Amino acid sequence: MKRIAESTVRRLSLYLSFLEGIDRQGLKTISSDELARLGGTTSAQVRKDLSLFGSFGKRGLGYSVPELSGKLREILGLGKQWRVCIIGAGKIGAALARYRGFAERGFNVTAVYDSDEAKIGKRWENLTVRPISELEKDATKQDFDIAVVATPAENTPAVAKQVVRAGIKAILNFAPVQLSVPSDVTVRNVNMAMELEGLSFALSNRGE
Amino acid sequence: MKRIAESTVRRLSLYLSFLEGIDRQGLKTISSDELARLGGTTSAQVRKDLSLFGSFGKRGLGYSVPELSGKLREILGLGKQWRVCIIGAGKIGAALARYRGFAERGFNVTAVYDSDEAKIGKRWENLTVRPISELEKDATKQDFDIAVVATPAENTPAVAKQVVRAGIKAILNFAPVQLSVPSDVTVRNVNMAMELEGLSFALSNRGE
DNA sequence: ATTAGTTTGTGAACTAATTCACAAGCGCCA
DNA sequence: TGGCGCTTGTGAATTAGTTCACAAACTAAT
Repeated sequence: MKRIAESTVRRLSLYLSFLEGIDRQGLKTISSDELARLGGTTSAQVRKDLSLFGSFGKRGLGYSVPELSGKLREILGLGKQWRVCIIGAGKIGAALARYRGFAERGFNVTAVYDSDEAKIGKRWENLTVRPISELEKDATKQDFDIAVVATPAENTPAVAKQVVRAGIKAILNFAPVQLSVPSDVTVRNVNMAMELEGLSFALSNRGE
Repeated sequence: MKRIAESTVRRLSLYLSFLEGIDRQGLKTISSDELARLGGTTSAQVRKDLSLFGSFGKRGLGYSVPELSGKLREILGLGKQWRVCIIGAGKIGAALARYRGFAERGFNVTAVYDSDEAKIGKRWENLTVRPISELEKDATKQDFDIAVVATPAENTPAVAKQVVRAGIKAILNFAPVQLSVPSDVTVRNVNMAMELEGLSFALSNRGE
């Protein structure tokens, strides 16, 4: 399969969320044009995105909502349950552990790690915070798919190394650091400061 | 000034965070090559990004760390204090109100709104949750720069309308909905589901 | 002063992503 | 069955973004 751009994957994800809404409204079909309007893009973009994976529509009619949802879920790998561990039991880690949206989409948080003695052993929801030194050993049994990294910037490169050694192939990184990992490990960065600064930039450079 | 791509702004923001780290280490200069390595990009990219705003380096030497930090802060509009309101007093809103990173960068949360009677009047940190119906009136006095929207998807389009009517020109949107706003309003979307699905996609399509 | 060693700034070349534009397919109706 | 209106799927054209590659500028050393 040819390489798929990250922007394409983001849009597919967006289309899926729209389709779920449309489905709840009971509508049976939708055109690329309507999807585009919802997603703030063009109908050609929608069709191009989908055409990378097959042809799911009917000319003159559009796309069947349940069928396309199913295809997108399949493409995005949402059929299965993913095992997620959270690393870093600070503010962000805590918020994420409580976040219901994870489980709803098949992302099950099955462990939390930290290096801080004071936090280790504490109970969080139905999990106990474990020492990060145990990650590699635990991983052989638990077989984590995804590590959510929410550690202080300075510790994060070391944490990333441990995650990689534990054989985890996907990282959602909340630390404001660029992780260097082998090419078979996928990293997504979430960085609030960057988003805010984007807005700040836009506000400052209005109309120039 | 010519249009600056969002990807460029993200990188500038990243460079700034690296420069701050470098500065704490006491280093005085840095080359585009080192900055590139930290940011997982190329030196040509770094230089091109900066060259959009001026020429800040010295050939043969690199960039002065404090000088470049200052320039980037200026470019990103971080010189001033921004007034931020949070709309939606749910889980995400609560986490954001507690988040220290906002104030550290000059983003001051000065009000919280919700439409739910049960939440209105509750105290949050040093703020009281106010009815969203008051947003437009309040805005004339408080002059918000940025609205952080963390409301349920179905209410969000209506909320966005109110934000626009209140004259706010920048929105950080946590709802999984594409906001339609006038072109002078800037929107940034943060969507955890999308990030997770990106990882899920990557894991599912390994080596094809 | 000259040379060697760096590193910037930037056109030009290239690569990637988006949009255009239209033939082909489908449903509906007469 | 044939024609009309609509919508997909996709090459081609366009636009945006990245990388190359090199002259110019600077430091340090001799």
